[in-house]
Amino acid sequence: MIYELVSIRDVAGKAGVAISTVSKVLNHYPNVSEETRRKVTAAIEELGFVPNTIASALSSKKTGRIALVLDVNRHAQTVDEIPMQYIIGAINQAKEKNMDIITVFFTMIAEMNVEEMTRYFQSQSIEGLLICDLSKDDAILRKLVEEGRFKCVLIDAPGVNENTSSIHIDNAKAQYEVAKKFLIGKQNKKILYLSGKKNGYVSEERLNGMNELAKEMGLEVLVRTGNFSELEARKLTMQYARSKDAIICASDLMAIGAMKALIDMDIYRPVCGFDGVSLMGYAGKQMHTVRQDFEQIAASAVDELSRLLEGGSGQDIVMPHKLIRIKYLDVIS
Amino acid sequence: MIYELVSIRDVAGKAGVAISTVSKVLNHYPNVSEETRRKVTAAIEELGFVPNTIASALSSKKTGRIALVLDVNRHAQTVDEIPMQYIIGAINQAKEKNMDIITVFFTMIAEMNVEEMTRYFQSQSIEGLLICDLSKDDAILRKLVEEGRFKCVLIDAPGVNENTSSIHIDNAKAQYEVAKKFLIGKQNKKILYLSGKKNGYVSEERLNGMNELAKEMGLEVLVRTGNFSELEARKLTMQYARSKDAIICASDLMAIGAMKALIDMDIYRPVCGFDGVSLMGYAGKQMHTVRQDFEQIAASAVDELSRLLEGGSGQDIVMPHKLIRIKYLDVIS
DNA sequence: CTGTTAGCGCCTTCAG
DNA sequence: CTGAAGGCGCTAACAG
Repeated sequence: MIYELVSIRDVAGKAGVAISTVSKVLNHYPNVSEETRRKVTAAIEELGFVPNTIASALSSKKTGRIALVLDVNRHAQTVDEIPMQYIIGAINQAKEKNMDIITVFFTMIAEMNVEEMTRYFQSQSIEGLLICDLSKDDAILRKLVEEGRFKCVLIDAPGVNENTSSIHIDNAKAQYEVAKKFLIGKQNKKILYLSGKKNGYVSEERLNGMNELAKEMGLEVLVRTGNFSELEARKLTMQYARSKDAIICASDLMAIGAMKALIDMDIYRPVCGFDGVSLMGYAGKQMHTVRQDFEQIAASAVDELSRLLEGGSGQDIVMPHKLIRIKYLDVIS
Repeated sequence: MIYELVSIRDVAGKAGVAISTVSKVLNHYPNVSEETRRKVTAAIEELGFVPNTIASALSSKKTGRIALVLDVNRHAQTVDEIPMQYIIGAINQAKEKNMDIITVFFTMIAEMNVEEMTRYFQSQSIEGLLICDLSKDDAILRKLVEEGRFKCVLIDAPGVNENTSSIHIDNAKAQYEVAKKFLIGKQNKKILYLSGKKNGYVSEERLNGMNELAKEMGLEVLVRTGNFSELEARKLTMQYARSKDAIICASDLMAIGAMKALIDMDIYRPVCGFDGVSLMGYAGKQMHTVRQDFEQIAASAVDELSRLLEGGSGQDIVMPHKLIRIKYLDVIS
C-alpha cells in the first residue's frame, strides 16, 4: 500500500475552501473563522496531510534550515561522546521546533574562503549556524559569523553581536569550584595543571579559574598545555607528576591519560577532571569532575538560534554545570 | 559585505541565453553547443552562482535527500563511537555525491506507525533511507522498508529486494577467523562465548561462526547473551569465567566488561573482542578483535543508496574486515 | 541547438 | 473572513 502524496490542494478540496485558506490555518494566521479552521483541520487529519517542507521553504523564503558545524578531530585521540551529544541534542530539539538541521563537519568546509562558505550554506538554504568550539585561529569561519549573513549561535566561544549569540558554562567558575572541592581537606599544595589549548577560549577561562583558586589557597601550580590529548597528558604526567601532590586536568580525557601514566609510574596522585564524559568509567578510577550537559546545551543553542531567526538579537547565555564524582559510569555524588 | 542571492535568471541575463539553457548546462544535458556552455559557465563563475537546491528539488521531484536512521541507545552503556563513524562516513560521502542527508534518531520515529513514518519522510522530501542495525523486532520500520515507497540500504541487517540493498561484513566468517587466530597455539578448550542480542541478525551470524569453529576445533562453548552491554558481560564473566579457559565476545564493549570482571576476580583469562573500537584502549589490555571500518561502510551505503535512486536494483554487499590486535589505541598487528 | 511555456507545492498580497 | 492571482527558483517537455 502506497500512500499517495496528498497536497494542500487535496485538503482544500476536501474542506471545500481555497488553497490559500488552508495555508492560513497551516501557518496559524489570525483571521480564519473557527468554523473554517475546524473544517480544514479535520480534512488535514483525515487525509494525513503533512505540508511539503521544500515547497513551503521555497515559497516563504524561510527555510527553517540550520547547520550544526562540528569539528570532529579524526585521527586524533578524541572522545566522540561530546560531539555525539551535541548532535543528539541539536537534532532532537530541531525536530521539536520543526526545524531542519544538517550536520556539517568542519573538514568539509575548511578549505573554503568566506565567500565560498557563504554560497555553500546559501545554496543549501541554510539560515542559521550552530558552531561548536570555534577556535581563535579560525579566521575564516569567524569572519563568516561576523559578516552577519547568517544568524549564529556559538557553543563554547565568545562573540555576541546583533545576530550572534554565545552559549557556554561558566568555565572559570566551574574549574575553580571543582578544583576547590577536589582539594578540600587535602594538604596538596603542589599542583600540576594540564591545560587545554593555548589560545583556546574555554581553556583560558578554565585556567583563569584555576589561577584564582591558586591565589586563594596559596597553591603552587605548574601549568602545562596538554591540548586535550590523552597522550600528551600522559607524557606530561610522566615528566612532572613525581614532584607534585595532585593533578588537575582541563578535560576528562587528559585525566585518563594522567591516570594511566600514574599507573605506569606506579605512584599515586589524586586526579581531577573536567567534562563528565561517561568514558571516564573506562579509566577505572574514581574522580572529581565537572559535568556539562552537552545535549542540553545543544538543545538550548537550537532554541536560541530559533529566537535569533525570529528577529531576536544576540545574547550571552550561561548554562549551569554540576560538580560530580564518577567511577565506572556511575555517579557517586 | 553581503553576497546577494544570484539566481539562474541573473546567469541567463549575463550570458544572454534563456533560463532553460542555463538549467541545461547545470544539469549536464547533452545538447548544448560548446560555445553556449562556455558562455554560461563563465557567467556562473563570474557571478558566483550556486543553484538553489530547494527550488531544484521542488521542480524536479528529485531531491537527492536521504535520511540516516540511527538507533542511539541513550542511557544504555553503549559506545558512541560506532554511530559517530556511521554519521561521519555517511555525511562526508553524501556531500561528495551532492546529496542532502539528514540524521534521524530512531527514538524520533519510534512511536509512529508505518503511515506516519511514510508521511514524515515524505514531507521531508526524503527519497531514500540508510538504516543502521534494523532489529528483527522492529516490525514497523521493517514494513516501511518492504513497502518500497523509499529506496533503502540496510546496514547490518538482511532484506534485499528490488529497492533495498543490504551491506555488512561477513560476520560468521569474521567471528570464525578472529576466534581461530585468538585460540591458535593455546590449549583453551572451554570457552565462554558472550553473544550479542537474541534475535539479532549480526549476533546470530557471529554465533554461527563461533559454532563452526567449535565443531572444527572440538571446543566446549558455553553461550550466554550479553546484549552488547558492558555491564551484562561483566556479570556473566563473574558468573561463568572461573571454570573456563577463555572468553570470546561478540563486541569490544562486552570484552571490556569481561576484562574488568576478570580484574575484580583477580584471575587471568584471555579475552577476544569484535568491532575494533578505539575505546578498547581504555581497557588497558591487549586483545584480538575484528576491525570493521564503519566510516567506509557508511560511505559505501551512501553510494549504494545513490545507485538505487538512479534505478539500480537491490543487492547484497559484503564489506571486508580485518583481524587485528589492539592495545592503548595502537594497532599491534 | 535554443527559447517558450507550464508547472512543482506552497505562501502572500490584494480584492471581494 | 475568504479566495483569486502571482510568484519563489528551477526543471522539463515542447516548439521553433
